[in-house]
Amino acid sequence: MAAALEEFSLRGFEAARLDDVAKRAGVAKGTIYLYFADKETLFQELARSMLTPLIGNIETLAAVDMPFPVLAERLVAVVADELVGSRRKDIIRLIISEGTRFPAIADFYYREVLSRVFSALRQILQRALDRGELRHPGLVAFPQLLAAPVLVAVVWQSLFQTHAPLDIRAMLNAHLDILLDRDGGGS
Amino acid sequence: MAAALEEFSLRGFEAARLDDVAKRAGVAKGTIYLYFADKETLFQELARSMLTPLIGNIETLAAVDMPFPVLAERLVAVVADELVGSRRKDIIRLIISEGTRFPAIADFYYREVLSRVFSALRQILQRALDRGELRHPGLVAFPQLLAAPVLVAVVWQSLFQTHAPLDIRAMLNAHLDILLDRDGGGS
Amino acid sequence: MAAALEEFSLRGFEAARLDDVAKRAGVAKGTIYLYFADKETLFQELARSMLTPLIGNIETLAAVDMPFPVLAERLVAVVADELVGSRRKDIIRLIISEGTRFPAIADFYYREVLSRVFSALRQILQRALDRGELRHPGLVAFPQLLAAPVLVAVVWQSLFQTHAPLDIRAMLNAHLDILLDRDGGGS
Amino acid sequence: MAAALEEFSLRGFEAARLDDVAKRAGVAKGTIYLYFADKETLFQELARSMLTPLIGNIETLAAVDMPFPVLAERLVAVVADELVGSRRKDIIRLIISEGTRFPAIADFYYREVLSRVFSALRQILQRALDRGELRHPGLVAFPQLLAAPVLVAVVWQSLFQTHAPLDIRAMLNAHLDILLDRDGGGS
DNA sequence: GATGAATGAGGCTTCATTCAT
DNA sequence: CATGAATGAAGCCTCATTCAT
Repeated sequence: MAAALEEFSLRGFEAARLDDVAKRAGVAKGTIYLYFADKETLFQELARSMLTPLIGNIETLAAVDMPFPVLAERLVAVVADELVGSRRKDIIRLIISEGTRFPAIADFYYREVLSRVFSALRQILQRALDRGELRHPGLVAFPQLLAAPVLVAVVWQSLFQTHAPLDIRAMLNAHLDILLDRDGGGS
Repeated sequence: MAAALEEFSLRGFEAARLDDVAKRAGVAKGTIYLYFADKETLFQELARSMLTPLIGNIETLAAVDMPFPVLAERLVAVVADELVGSRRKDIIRLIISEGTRFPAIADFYYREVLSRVFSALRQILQRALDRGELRHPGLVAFPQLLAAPVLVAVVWQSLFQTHAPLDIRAMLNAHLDILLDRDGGGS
Repeated sequence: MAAALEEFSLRGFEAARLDDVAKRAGVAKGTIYLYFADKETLFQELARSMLTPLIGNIETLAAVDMPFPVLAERLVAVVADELVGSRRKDIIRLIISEGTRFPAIADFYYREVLSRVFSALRQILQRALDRGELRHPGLVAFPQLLAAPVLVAVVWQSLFQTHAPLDIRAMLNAHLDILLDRDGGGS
Repeated sequence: MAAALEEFSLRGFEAARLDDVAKRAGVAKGTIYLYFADKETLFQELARSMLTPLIGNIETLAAVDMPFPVLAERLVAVVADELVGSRRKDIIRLIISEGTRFPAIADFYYREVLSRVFSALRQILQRALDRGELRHPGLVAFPQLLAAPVLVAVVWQSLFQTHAPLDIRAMLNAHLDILLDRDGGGS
């Protein structure tokens, strides 16, 4: 029934209709209530189940020891493909949208995703700093700065891609160029 | 009636009830319809009226000629105070939330806000690059990278500030340190 | 303000909006209430005032002495021009529409219009019968039969003229041909 | 749910409240929407379902070969019983009332009812004319003249029957007397 | 007198939830 | 277990009516 994520990410929590969720899932409306107490519960379970798998991936990256530039390239690839290029970006948008109304979701997301991701990133960044692969200590204090363009990518992809196409991969690489002090091509 | 922004940012577009908006505004429900054709129009007008002044600020900053580091500091200050520190951040979140369902809103936002802001930023960045105040040409191609931490700030402030307080100002300054290749402090 | 008859005949009692009535009359909405207690009163006064002028004309018809065929031709001409071809047909339709909900209107219409019209017609028909200008005594008992095609004309003109144009005048003449036992053409 | 015809014919389309329709039908308001898209559709379906059977009757009468006087008597009987003497007369009145505001209804009525009925009548009348059972060719050109007293009957029954009882059957027979050139009584 | 902004009851419609089958 | 017809609360919106100016 998790394929009813479609409806929530397409329309948001309030606007999603359980009728459509049921139709898309190929079951009757009543069936949903055999598995979920109500619409809100369904939403929370859904968010939980979608986000849990993400976490593992990222933490394993922190564990592997490799030069930061290589690691960073991999992160860009993973993020571009598995997040911005997938339905998962919609989950992110959903959390931004509904987080204030469902604090439990924001809680869960912070606890199970963000804090772990940022902790992994911090490790990675600290190691890179120690090795002299990185010049900016500010990144360790604010790993959000490493992730910020990803958020931009997620939002842009969802809202403005048709108005003004943005080359997500190129943008993320440009970001790496800045952080790694590469000149981004030319000279 | 812009004080009905409260309801929208509190509950989202769909969940906000015009009854509550009216109550909060101290008028009758019907009165709203004397000034706005419908709920959607109210939302659009609200977004318009909240964001328009901000654009002005940013565009005038682009016009003034001053060293990039100084300008950047001012931008940080304006953004931190007038956007992240104000009700305007909720408008941003609302647009992220509802933009896919109300393309007119995403349209408007792109046309009236983003394209103008990014065009101003591009000018600023190009000038800084020409003067040698900036080392990263990638920023001109992707002014989104300059703005990305602002988006992080907006979202964080709304969703996670209570869980994990984030010093927005410090983060934005750290970002500037990176872009300007300052070392972010003492040594 | 009787020019607000437009709205009632255009949309019916319920659907007519006093806003539009006022706009069309070039006055403010509130002004209507200086002259009429409420929408219902306005409607009743309107119907009354539109129907009253009709009454006088009719009775003079019975008084004039002329051959029935001539009189009948005149009646056709008057009806076609002054009723079916004018805004008055809408009054008829309004009475049909709202008569059951406003018995006072049906009452008034029967008393002041129909009963007098039919009484005049009865006299005319009786005289024609006595003179041998007419073969059908049934018409005296049911003057409605003389008037029936007029009702058809009114309704057709309002509802179906665009689908299937009907030559009203020709139809009414064909009716006379039948009643007067003319053959409607040939010999 | 066709028993909700009561409400429409009692109050007209606009004034009828779906609440009352539901109450009278003994269902909840929402149930109506399981079967009809909206109020207008309900009205259209109602008109359709009430009138369709009547058309069949009349068309089958046209198919059967019998002397015109006999056929005409039967038509009078059918119309008096199944139309003027039934709830169907209210549907006719409703169509007259609402036809200008809902062209779809006038369309439907013309297409599915009037054009078929008049086409059948035209056949019948032509046949009668050919056989010398009828003297008036004008009726073939304007079958409306045959039907006109029915419209009078419908309207009279609805609006004036209490003021001035009209013997519908007698009137329709008097009409036949005229058309068939019978003397309608004594000698 | 005239205005028209404001009101708020009331209607149509939606949709989460229930429950008899 | 599953269904889906039925429910009815609740929301958006309209518009007759009022009343301070």
